[in-house]
Amino acid sequence: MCGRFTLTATKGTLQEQFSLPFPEFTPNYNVAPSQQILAIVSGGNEKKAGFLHWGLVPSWAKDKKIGYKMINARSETLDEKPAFKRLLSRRRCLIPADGFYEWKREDDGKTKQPFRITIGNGQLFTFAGLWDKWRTEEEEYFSCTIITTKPNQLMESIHDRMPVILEGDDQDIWLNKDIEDKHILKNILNPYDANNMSAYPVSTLVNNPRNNNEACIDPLS
DNA sequence: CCAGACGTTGTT
DNA sequence: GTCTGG
DNA sequence: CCAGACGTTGTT
DNA sequence: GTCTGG
Repeated sequence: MCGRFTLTATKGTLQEQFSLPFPEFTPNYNVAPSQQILAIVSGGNEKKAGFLHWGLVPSWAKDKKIGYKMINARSETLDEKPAFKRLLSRRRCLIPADGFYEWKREDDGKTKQPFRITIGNGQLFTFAGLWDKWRTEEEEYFSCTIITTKPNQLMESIHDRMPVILEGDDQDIWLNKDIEDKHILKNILNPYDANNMSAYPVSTLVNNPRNNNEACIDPLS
């Protein structure tokens, strides 16, 4: 699955890469569920970048707390689940990142070793996500979830799920509002190429979501 | 018809 | 909101 | 994902 | 154990 990631790039890099204005943000070495994360959505005829709370709160939810359980959505069943089905056609988003963490359960069955996974030369990439808007008389709450898939050859040694990563044309398809065919959309939700991905162990400092500094991404010696 | 669920992961 | 179960 | 809390009453 | 918070 995907329950933690990094976005250490600067606002300038993001703006250049996506040709979009981005709001101010600080580099984050330990992005955790419930936090506000940067996302790109299709607004009107244009793309738009802004913050969404990580942990999907469907529009019909009675209580925001459901979001703590909805940090991921399985790509295989996206078009069947009531919480996600309706979002697949009209509420897709991309979530920029430059690494993500997965915890590997050691053979003793108790301890877990965190790994950081990166793409290419540590370059920026995007997760495929879905978003929704929840509102009461007092507030509006925008939230999102990250889509997962089965692991590629590299990831299966660490965990049995991995986030869906989109690049190039697939990013355009995902944000194209004219495309609503679920077969076309589901067809791009695949495990990323293991040959362009690397994983390295990191300190358990990353376990605590309050730790947010370069030590989180330092390779374990 | 109304009531009630709506999710993923990991662990047992 | 939308679907499943009774 | 992991960390950390998990409770009520009465008094200050 | 289970739920909330980050």
